[in-house]
Amino acid sequence: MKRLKRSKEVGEALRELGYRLTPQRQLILNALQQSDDHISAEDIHAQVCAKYPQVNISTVYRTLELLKNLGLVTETDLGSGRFRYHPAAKGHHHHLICEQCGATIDVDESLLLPLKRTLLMEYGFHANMSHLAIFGHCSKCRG
Amino acid sequence: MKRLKRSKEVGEALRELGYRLTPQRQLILNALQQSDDHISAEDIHAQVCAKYPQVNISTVYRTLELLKNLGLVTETDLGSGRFRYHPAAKGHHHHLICEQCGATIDVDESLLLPLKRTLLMEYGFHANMSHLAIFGHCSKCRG
DNA sequence: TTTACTGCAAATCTTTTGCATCAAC
DNA sequence: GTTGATGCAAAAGATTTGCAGTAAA
Repeated sequence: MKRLKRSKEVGEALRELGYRLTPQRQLILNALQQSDDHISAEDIHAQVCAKYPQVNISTVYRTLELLKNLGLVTETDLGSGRFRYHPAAKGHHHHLICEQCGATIDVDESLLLPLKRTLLMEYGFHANMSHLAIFGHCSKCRG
Repeated sequence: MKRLKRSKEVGEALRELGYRLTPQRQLILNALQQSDDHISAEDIHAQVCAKYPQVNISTVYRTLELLKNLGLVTETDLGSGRFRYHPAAKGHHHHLICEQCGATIDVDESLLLPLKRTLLMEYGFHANMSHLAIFGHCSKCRG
């Protein structure tokens, strides 16, 4: 298990890559780091605005795209019609999303390893299953 | 294996449910039925317009929502930024989508049964995995 | 005749982009 | 001082909605 990078360290990494470490970026990194869940661009923007109200949402989008391209965050579509983001350093897992109550249950990556292996052997397909979203009904709603 | 319903029969079903069977709806049902692949609202609109040019895309969207709510079509997000539709009667299968060349490979539902069983046993979660989309790299692109 | 359905246009909602200014290095 | 990053406003693209007119039953 890789040690979690704190946003300060991610910031240093950015600078070493030749990017500038602006206060906006630091706040965005903090918001990403502090969220337990996956958060949307709007969530991040709201959190950042609490301390620094003039930050524009397009800055959030631009920073997220940069971090995504550098492999520092993952982008997932959990079916809400908007993307959600998650620091890559926090590791991979998948989501069971209840279509009735909206609950999301995290499941470990290992659960999908057998499927991954089958796809590779039978189809030669290398599945990139970070943050797969599986819809259905949770135990409570099935009653 | 359930017999495929022809669009005429789906139309009858609609009428029996108290909905009106308009020419627009018949054309939309035809387009859905004749497509081998999953098609987008825009694809359907283009096809419908070939015979009946004044049909508006909002009618396509409204019809698709009706059919979706009645369980007659399934809606899937194959990662293109737009939804794709498929007649429910044509059966379930899943998609491997190559992130490099964009190829989509259909895989049978049975491949996911072990996973489905695991999710049910370990999490009490009843996965509704019609048209799951799995991203990755196909054998050609892995070269 | 009734009222569900349609076309049109305008509104949504999320994300992207052009551009002049600003600030990190 | 450079030039990459920002804020603003406006554009983009897919989908939705209000409304008055139309046509399926």
